[in-house]
Amino acid sequence: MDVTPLIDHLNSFLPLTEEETSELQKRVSQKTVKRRQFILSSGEVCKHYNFIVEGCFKMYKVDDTAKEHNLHFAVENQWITDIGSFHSEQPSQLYIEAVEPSSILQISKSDLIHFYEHNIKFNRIFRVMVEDEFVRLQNRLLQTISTTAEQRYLEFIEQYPDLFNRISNVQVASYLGITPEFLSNIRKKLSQS
Amino acid sequence: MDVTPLIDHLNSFLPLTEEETSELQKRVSQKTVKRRQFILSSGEVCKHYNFIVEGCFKMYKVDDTAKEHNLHFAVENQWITDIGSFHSEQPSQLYIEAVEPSSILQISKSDLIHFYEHNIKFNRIFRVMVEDEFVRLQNRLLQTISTTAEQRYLEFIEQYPDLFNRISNVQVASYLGITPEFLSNIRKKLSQS
DNA sequence: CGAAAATTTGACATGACTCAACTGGAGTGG
DNA sequence: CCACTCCAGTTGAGTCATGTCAAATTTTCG
Repeated sequence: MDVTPLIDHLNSFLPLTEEETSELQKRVSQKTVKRRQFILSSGEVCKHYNFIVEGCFKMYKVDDTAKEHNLHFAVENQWITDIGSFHSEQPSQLYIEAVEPSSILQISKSDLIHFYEHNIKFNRIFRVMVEDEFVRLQNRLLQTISTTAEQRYLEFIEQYPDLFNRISNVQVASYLGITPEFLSNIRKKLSQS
Repeated sequence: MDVTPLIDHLNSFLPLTEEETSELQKRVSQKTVKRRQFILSSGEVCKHYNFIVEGCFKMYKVDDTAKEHNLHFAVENQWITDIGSFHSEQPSQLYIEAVEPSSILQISKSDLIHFYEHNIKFNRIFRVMVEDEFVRLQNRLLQTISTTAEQRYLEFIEQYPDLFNRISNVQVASYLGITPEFLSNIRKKLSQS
């Protein structure tokens, strides 16, 4: 098992000592995930913080008319977790599904708590990580309540050009909060002008 | 200056010792804010974490057509801060304005860093606080991309009955991402059924 | 009281959804 | 290698959700 990508990622927040690194190595487990496989299903408690080594995931809710609503995409060197369910230990209402064949590193809650209690760095790293995600989410919400679908699409392409090539337009539409048909309209209109 | 409300609030996350309490007392400053007064304006760097002792604030963006878009309301015993600007020390694009005559307690960045570095509890408390806010924001985004304005209005009333009585419908509309006129339509329709 | 802001109303315009049909790859099994 | 299926993507017609603008009315607060 190679935890290098995770170590590198954490080092980018705060440098870790060798001891911390080896401690981490002991408490992380590796998992290979096939395309379309779930690492969290609605109704389950989210038991892990998931760090993506390779691949791509989506996190979404399914509403009562069976439509998917995408909250988040994540690729290599990012985390994907239902933080609410993870901390409250209540059933999640979300799914986390692999969009591509993937490889992840998982940390369980008890192990994360171990790090929180024995090492000030981890509190700090995870606080900063959540703050960064919070800011991103806040900007997206602001955009969602203040702009039109076309603008949101354009900004999405600009902000995540990599993602844009890896996921279907159905997924993008769901992320933007519109129907695939309407996204198709927008794309047509944009290609004509 | 009475910091009791803040102490109580922090104690609800993790109990503080007397020493921590008195340390906090030294590093917090009190401020009285009039209705319509700003504690943050677009273009400024957000220099404080603001804890509300009394009153109510809104945080919003003004777009290029001069319309306000409300990101957040906060009342007694809650925090209101542009976390992004606070940590990056970049100019904020947001305003934080008192909706009522208010009283707040402020912690500057250097003081917060002092707590982070000298006391593991504060990292922990602020990590948990941001996580909670993150979950709230995530649910709101999910709701925004998956439901109609009428549903969002009904859920808003249900979730924040207190707030609902303290702020104008113009503000609520801006929070829900719709125009005041359309909110007026919704309210009329609901009162008829 | 008086000014400013909030709320309501209605006519009209545009954004966005629904449904159904069609097109065109990307696998898959024979 | 072909025929087949299965999705993703597109198209268009009709409908509903929401926005714009302007004006009248009511409320709020200094």
